Amino acid sequence: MRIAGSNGQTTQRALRRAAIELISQHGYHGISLRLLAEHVGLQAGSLYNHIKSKQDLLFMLLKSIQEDLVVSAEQKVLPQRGTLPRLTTFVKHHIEFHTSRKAEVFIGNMELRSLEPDNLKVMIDLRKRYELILRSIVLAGMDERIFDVTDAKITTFAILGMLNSIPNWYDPKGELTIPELQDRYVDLVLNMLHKTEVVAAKKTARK
Amino acid sequence: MRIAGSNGQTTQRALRRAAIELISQHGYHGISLRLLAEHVGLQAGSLYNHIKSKQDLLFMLLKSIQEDLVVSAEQKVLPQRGTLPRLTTFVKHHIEFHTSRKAEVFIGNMELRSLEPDNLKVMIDLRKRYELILRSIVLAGMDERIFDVTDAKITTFAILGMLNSIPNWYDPKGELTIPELQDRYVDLVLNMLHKTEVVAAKKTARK
Amino acid sequence: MRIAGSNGQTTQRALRRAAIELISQHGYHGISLRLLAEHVGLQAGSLYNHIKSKQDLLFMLLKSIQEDLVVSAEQKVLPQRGTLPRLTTFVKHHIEFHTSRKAEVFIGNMELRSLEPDNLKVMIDLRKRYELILRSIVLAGMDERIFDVTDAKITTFAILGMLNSIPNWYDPKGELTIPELQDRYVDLVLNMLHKTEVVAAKKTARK
Amino acid sequence: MRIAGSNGQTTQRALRRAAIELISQHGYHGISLRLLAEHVGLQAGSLYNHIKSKQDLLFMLLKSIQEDLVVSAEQKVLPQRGTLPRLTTFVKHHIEFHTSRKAEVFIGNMELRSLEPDNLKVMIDLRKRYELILRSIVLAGMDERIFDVTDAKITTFAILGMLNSIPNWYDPKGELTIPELQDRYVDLVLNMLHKTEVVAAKKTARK
DNA sequence: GATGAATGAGCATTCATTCAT
DNA sequence: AATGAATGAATGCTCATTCAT
Repeated sequence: MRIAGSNGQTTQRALRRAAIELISQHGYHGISLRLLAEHVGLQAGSLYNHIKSKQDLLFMLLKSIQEDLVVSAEQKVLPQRGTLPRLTTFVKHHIEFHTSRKAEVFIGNMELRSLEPDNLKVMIDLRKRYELILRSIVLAGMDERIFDVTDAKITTFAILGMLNSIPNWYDPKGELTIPELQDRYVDLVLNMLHKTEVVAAKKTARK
Repeated sequence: MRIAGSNGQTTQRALRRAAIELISQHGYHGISLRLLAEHVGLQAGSLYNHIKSKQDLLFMLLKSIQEDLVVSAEQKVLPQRGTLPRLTTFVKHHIEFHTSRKAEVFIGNMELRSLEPDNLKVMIDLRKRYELILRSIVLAGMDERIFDVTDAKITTFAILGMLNSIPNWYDPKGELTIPELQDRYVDLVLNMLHKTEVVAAKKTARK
Repeated sequence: MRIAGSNGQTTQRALRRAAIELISQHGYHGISLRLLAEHVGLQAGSLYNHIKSKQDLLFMLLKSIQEDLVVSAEQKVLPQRGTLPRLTTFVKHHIEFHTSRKAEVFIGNMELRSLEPDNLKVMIDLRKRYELILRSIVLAGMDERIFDVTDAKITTFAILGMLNSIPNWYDPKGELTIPELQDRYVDLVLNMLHKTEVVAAKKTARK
Repeated sequence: MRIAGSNGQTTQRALRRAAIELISQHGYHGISLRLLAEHVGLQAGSLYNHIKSKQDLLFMLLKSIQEDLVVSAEQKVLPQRGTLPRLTTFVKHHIEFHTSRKAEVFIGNMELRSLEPDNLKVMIDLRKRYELILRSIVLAGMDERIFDVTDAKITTFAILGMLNSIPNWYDPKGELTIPELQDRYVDLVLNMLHKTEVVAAKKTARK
C-alpha cells in the first residue's frame, strides 16, 4: 500500500542523506540495502524505484560529491588574481568543504576501492582534475620564485594530505572555529612553502 | 589431506600475509573467509583452527601492526638526544614504516570502523600513544622556542596527515628513493615549524 | 502521457502479440510483467488496465488459441463427406494451423502446467474435443474397414504426436513448402493407417 | 548443526531425484531452490555444497539424461545386424527409455529453452547425435529399397515425434503393457515406412 | 590440523500487484 | 488509460560458523 503523498523528489533526497550517513559510518560493504531502506522509511525493494543497484548508488554519490568539490573549487579559485590569493582561497575553500560536508568527503576518500573498475576510472579523473588546481598554483609560485620548494608534486600531495586529515580530528563543536582553522592552515601551508618575506609580512599585518 | 611439511607456524604466516593483502585491497567487509581460505590453500572451516572469528582476525592484525609502529617508533626516537634529532628521527621512521609496510598501515587506518567497540578502544589507545610521541616533540620545540607554531595539537595532526598520505601516491619503483623522500619531508616539516635559523643552517650544510 | 492515437484495441493487440512472443520464448514463469510491459511500451502497472492478473493473461491466451484450433478444425472437417477426405482435411488443417501460428501452438502445449487447476480443467476439455475429431475419423475408418489398425486411441495419439512435432524442426524459409509438407504427412499418415488399396490408388493418381 | 551421518553421495542422489520430480512438475522457472532444498531435507544454501548454480543443476541433469539416452541407444542398436532389426531395436529402446524414465525425458524436452546459450549448444549436439542413429537406419532402408519413403529427414522427425508423444498419454498402470506398446509402435512405424512384404511377413509370423 | 557437509541468517535484487495522481 | 512510487513476499546466492569424520 503506497504511502499517501509520497513523492519521488522527497524520497530521493532522504535516500541520499541516509546513504551518506550510513556509508560514512559503516562503509559501503558494511551496510545492507535493508538497513538503508529502513532509514528512508521504505521496504528494501522500493529503493529500486530510485537506484539502479547498490553499486550505482555509491557511484552516483561519489561522483556528485567530487564534482561539487571540483566545480566549487574552480569557481572560487580561478577568479582570484595572483598566486597567493589563489593559494589562500584554495586552502580555505578546501577546509570549508571538508568540514561542512565531512561525511561526504569521508566516503569520497574511503570508498573508492568499492567502485567497479569503470566507475573508479571516472572518479580518478575527477580527483586528478582537483589536484591539478593546487599543483598549478604551486608551480606558478615556484616560477615566480615566491615559493621555495623542490618538488611540485610532492608538495601538492603534502598539502592535500595535511588538509584531508582535518576531518579525522576536527570537531566543529570544539573551541576552534572554521575561520580560525582556516587561518591556522593557511599559515602552516605558507610556512611549508617557506616564502619568508610573505609570511613575515602577513604576520606583521595581523598584529 | 595435509600438505607435507606444512605446520602451524607456516599456515599462520600465510594466513597473515593473505589477510593483509586481501583486506587492504577489498576491505574487511569486502572479503569472505572463503576467499581468504582459498588464498591460504585451505577450506573455510579450517581457518577456525587458527582464528577465533573473522572479527578476532582483524583485531589481532590491527593490534600487532599498531604495536609494531608504536614500539619501533619509541625505540628509535627516545634514545635521540635533542628535539630536532628526535623530530627528524620520528619523521624518517614514520616514512620508513609507512612505505615498507604500506598495506598493513593502510588497513590500520581504514578498518578501525570495522572493529567492535571493545576492540576499537584498545586501538584508539595505541594510536594516542603514537601521536603523543610526536606531540611531545612539538611541545618541547615550542618550549625551547625553536618551533614557531601556535597550536601543538593542530600541528601534530597536520604533520601526521601529511605523512600518512604518502602511501596514497608514493611509488617505490618511481624515481624518488626512500632516503630522498625522507629528506623532502623533513624539509617540509621543518619549514612548517618555521625555525628559520635551523632551516637556514640545514641548507647551508647541504651546499 | 498517452501515446497519441493509442487506444484500447491497439494496446490489447500489442499486448497479445508481445505475450505470445515472450512466453513462447522464455515460458510463462520465465518472463516478468515488467518485461512484457516494456515490449508493449507501457509501465508494468498499466498492464492491469488490460488484464486481471498474470495467470488470467495466460489463461485467456491459451483458451483463445485452443478455441481457434478446435473451431476452425470443426468448420473445415465436418462439412467434408467421407472418411478419407475428412482425414486428409484434418491433417492439412492441423499442419496449416501449426505452422502459421507456431508460437501460439507452442505455448498451448507447453504452458498447460502453468495454469491453475480450474483453468487447466477448461483447457483439458477443449483439447479432448479436438482429439475427438481425429479419433472419430479413425474409428469411422476402422468401422468401414478402410484403416487397418488395432487401437483407435493409440493411433490417434501417434498421429497427433507426429503432427505436433512438426514445428520443432520445420523451417518455413526452408526448401519445403507448406503444401508439400501437407502432402508428405498425408502420405505418412495414410501409410500408417495402412489401407493398401487407398494408398496405391493415391499413388497411381499422382503419376 | 550438521545432521549426523549426512553423506555427500546420498545427498547428491536425493537432490537429483527431487530435482527431476519438481522440475518435471512445475518447470525450471516454476520451482525455487528453497522448495527443492525442502524436498531434499536441507536448507537452501546447503544445496550449494552440491551444485554450482541453479542453471548448472539443470544443465547437469539434462546432459546426463541425454547422454544416457544416446549411449544406451547406440549400445543396443549398433550391435544389431540388418536394417530391420536395428529399426525395431531403436523403436523398442526408445519406448523403454521414454516410459521408464518419463519425468527425465519430459524435462529433457521441455527445459531446453531454460538453458543458457553455451549449455544449450552442448545439448543440441547430443540430440543431433541421437537423431542421427535413426536417420542412418532410415537412409539404409531407403538404399536397400526396403523402405518406401520420400524424405529421410521428414520421416525421421515424424517417427521421433510419434514416439516422443507417448509419455503424454501413456499410463503404465493402464491396460497396455510396455511390450504391447512397443509392438504397436513397431507396427505403426513399419506401416509408415510402407514395406508391404515385410509387414505382411511380420504379421504372418505372429499368427 | 584439515575436510566437506551442514546451518541459519542475511544479502542484493526481482516480482506481481496496488493505487493516488 | 497510464504513470510512478510503493508493498511484501520471494528468489538465487553468499556468509560466518559448526562439527563429525
